[in-house]
Amino acid sequence: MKLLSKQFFSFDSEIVAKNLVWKTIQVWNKRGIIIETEAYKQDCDQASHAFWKKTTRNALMYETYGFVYVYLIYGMYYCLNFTTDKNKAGAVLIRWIQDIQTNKIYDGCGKVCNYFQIDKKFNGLDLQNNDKIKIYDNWIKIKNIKVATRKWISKATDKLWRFIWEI
DNA sequence: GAATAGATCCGC
DNA sequence: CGGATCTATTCA
Repeated sequence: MKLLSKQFFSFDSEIVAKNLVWKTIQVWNKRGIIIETEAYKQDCDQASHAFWKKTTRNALMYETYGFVYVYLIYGMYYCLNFTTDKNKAGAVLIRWIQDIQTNKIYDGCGKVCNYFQIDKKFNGLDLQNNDKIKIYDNWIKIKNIKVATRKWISKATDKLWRFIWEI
């Protein structure tokens, strides 16, 4: 399997989020298929961490693409993101994955991070250059990607930036 | 310094 | 539906 290129993450987060569905994610020695993603942008997206201005937390979104962005939400759950967009601050949130070995579904970014044992230490890792987490291309093309509004947010709820692989 | 909201999940 | 539980950011 081929590692996704740096360029893959250089586009608008909406594009990257859509393209990430059905890709293979490997963390430590566990492998899963990405089932659902959400895109977060800089412009016109009040739900994004990067909407207002650059801060210490969202700096990665501004400064990088193809890097891991992890943060703690509600004091108990980690959320796994990948930074995107060469020209703007952007990120893609990984919401669902399915384990390749067991076929178990982990539906929710807190559950995904719990399963993969992802914590704050993953923040800032370069997807091209680390031995903990990797995203591989998948040569099988799927057509039935469903587009929907994002979940669990209070702002910009009209944006159709959630992408789900549907059987 | 204090207050607040949050890209969540679980259990009642 | 409400609680858990913490931190980055905002407000005074």
